[in-house]
Amino acid sequence: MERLNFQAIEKKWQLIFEKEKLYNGKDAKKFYCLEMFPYPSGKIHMGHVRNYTIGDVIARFKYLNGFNVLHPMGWDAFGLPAENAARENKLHPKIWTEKNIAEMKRQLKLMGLSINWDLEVSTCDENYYKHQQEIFIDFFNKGFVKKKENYVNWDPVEQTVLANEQVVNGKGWRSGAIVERKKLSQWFFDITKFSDELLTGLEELGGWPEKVKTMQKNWIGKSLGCEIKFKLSKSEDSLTVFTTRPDTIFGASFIAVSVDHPICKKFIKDKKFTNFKNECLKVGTTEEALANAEKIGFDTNLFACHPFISNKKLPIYVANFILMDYGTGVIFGCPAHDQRDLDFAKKYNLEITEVVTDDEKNKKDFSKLSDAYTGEGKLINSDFLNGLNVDSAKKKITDKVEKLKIGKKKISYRLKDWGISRQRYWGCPIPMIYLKDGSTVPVDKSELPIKLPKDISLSERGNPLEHHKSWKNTVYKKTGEQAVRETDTLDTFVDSSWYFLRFCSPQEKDKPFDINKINYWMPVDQYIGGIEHAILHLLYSRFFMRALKKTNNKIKDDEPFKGLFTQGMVCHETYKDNKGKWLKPDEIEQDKKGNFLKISDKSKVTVGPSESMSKSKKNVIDPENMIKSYGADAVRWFILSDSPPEKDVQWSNQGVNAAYKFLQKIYNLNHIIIENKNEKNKDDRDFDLKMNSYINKITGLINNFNLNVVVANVYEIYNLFNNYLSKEISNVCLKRNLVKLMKILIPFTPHLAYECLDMLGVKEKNKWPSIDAKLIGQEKVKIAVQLNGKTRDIMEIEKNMPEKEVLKLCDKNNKIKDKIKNKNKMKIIFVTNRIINFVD
RNA sequence: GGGCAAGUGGCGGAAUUGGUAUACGCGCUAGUCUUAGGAACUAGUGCCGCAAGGCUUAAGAGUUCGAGUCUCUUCUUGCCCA
Repeated sequence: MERLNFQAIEKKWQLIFEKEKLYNGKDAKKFYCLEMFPYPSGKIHMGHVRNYTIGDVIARFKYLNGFNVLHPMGWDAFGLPAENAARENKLHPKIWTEKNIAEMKRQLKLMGLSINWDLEVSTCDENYYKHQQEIFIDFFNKGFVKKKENYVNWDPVEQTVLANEQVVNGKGWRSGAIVERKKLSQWFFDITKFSDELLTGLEELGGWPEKVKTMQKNWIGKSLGCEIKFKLSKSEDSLTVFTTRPDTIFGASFIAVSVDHPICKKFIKDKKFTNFKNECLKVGTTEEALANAEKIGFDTNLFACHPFISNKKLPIYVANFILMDYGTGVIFGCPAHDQRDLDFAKKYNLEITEVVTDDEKNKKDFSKLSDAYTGEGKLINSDFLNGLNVDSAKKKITDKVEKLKIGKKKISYRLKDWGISRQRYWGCPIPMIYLKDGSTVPVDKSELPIKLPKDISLSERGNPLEHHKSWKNTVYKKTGEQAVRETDTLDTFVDSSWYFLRFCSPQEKDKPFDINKINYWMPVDQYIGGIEHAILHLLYSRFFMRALKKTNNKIKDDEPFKGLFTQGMVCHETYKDNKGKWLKPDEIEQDKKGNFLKISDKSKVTVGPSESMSKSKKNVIDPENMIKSYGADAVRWFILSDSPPEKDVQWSNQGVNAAYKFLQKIYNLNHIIIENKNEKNKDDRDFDLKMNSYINKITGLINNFNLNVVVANVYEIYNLFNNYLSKEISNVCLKRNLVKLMKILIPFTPHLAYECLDMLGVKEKNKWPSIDAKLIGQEKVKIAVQLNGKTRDIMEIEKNMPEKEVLKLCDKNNKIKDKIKNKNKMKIIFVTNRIINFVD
């Protein structure tokens, strides 16, 4: 058997891949294939291998099919880990990041990807963030940026603001410290201005998974509600309530306002109130935290008048579960039909009136029930709404409120403005300065980029930029007056919200992008990455595209990503020793009985379930080790072979070994066929037909991302070759079809495929094998012969054989002929090419 | 609690509009071979049964000539939202 020296051929072809670009000439159609760029953490992991292998298959496949393919790669290079690492290793974040980039780039090249490295972009590069600052100023001038006081999740250990999703069970995701609520003046992108556009835009995204669209839809959270004014009982003032359940107004038993509502100013000197307010601050800002926190209230001793029940007075409470930035910061509490209101009413002994029921005969006693009723039903105890269902009651009461001019219909969104300020060093400086008169202005564009200072001290807590006096103090260019720089830097999600545009013209010096280039390449035809970015990154990018279009009317697209594919994670079993410590996969072995043992002392190992690879559980496999042992092609082949790309895949050493063995066999098959001298050709046509239909099938499978099924079909093709080698098949036919097989393999195992095509003397390699549509109709098919729906035999027949002829064959068929003698009395169901069923 | 997705051999998983269930791979069993290798090759491998044959896609029901696929009920798991 001929042995494949994969180390030699991979090196050889990688040098060629680096020079080659996936262009097919001026007239070819474009295809922008993009994988989510990595954070340069130090080394690539199996998740990257999977992501970039899938992307490479698509990019190469499209190239072979005649497209001009843009397939770039870059680095999401700003972020907190660099600062943490810098503190630990006394290495400047920039140096640490650059070192990691160089290492990961070297590793990615070992995979044989078709990346065009000329387009490489790094977000921490001044040439990148300069343009980001420019975009920020453009957004500012358009009114898409604002500064406001806001509660933030404050991590007291990291001394920084956390995003909601960085708060896990009330604790900081990295530090584990209990998160506090703190009011800070922060920069925001006005993403809520685009709420409706971002929602309706989802409808155009046919190339996105439904799941992701649903997640975004829920995140934006459009709800139709109603604002209603409640007059205070002892003054002319009123409170405006927002509710999505106006139909339950007759069940209202109290009013609850947010601690930040202006009405609370009255109590600012009341010690009880300030204590209460401090209690509220201990709860995080997530909806989950608010829902789980104990509901507490502060009784204002004020009352509001019910707008439809005369003389009914509702007590007004300040409550910890009401947020100022949702609706109006005031609600009416209807305890029977809202869980939080019910919890609250029970605690403060408030009235509970049932107004919606699904069982009119039996009244519910909510004071004894733990759950509020939020379902469908008929209105009761509700005056003019009685007897209506929820939807028509909502409509009727809203109309009534509008007619009486005490309120109006109101659409509300769950989506909040995007807070972009981070109290960190390693990020893009916000190009704003504060003047002595208290005004805040953008720096002059000619001063860009506002570079990060290099000489910083990371030993102090908090933001190094805050401590850097010579950087912080500056001059306003227009007037020459003293000014102070903004020391917050931008959220790294800003960096990744436009990098796909920069890739279209990364060398552009004066502008963020060349408009002609982006109008040629955009939108991204296929974006590939992890499901964890389903909401924020993708939503922010969609916002950016729209906001940019408003600052530059030459941009034609609204949506950045036409197609989206979210791949699953790479998992591995977990191992623990007898002391409960995690063990790495290479620290254990299996004895002859199959028991897992620790290599060092032969002690027993507990095998845990397969979980996503993570450093903390030590169940990681190093891609570079695998590439060294089995070759990049085998690693790529395996990671595609075992599971559908959208699902989790289980890494297995047996699996990658099988991939390695298979590629050896493919290589050997090339040698066998090159040496084959057979001239008989009786079976040639049959082989051509089968191969043609496989190519047709595989082409469809790739377009649908069924890459694991492609692998299975390639195994079948290999088995087919092996089968036909002992038949009457000519060497010409074998070679002709082997070339096709090798071309199919280019996207999957490019080194091996190109090497074999070289061996076969193929000059024009970069062309996907063509499919002869006419031949597909000429194959023999297998038809099932059934008796009463049970399969008795399978016959191979000519395609599209009519019923009469199939019946003739059945009469001759030993397995069925005796049973269908009286077939004239039987019902016969015939489906061309599929089935013939005789029914008694 | 609500929404969505899924449940197929020992394992990963295939299966156009309802039309051959278990493709392909791993593992396992037996054998062959000797360049003793990370081998290769041959045969077998859903379950029960000596066999004929019967049973089988989480469980149960329904529609149909025919259901892994459609409908209903129940159970389990995963994800998202609360």
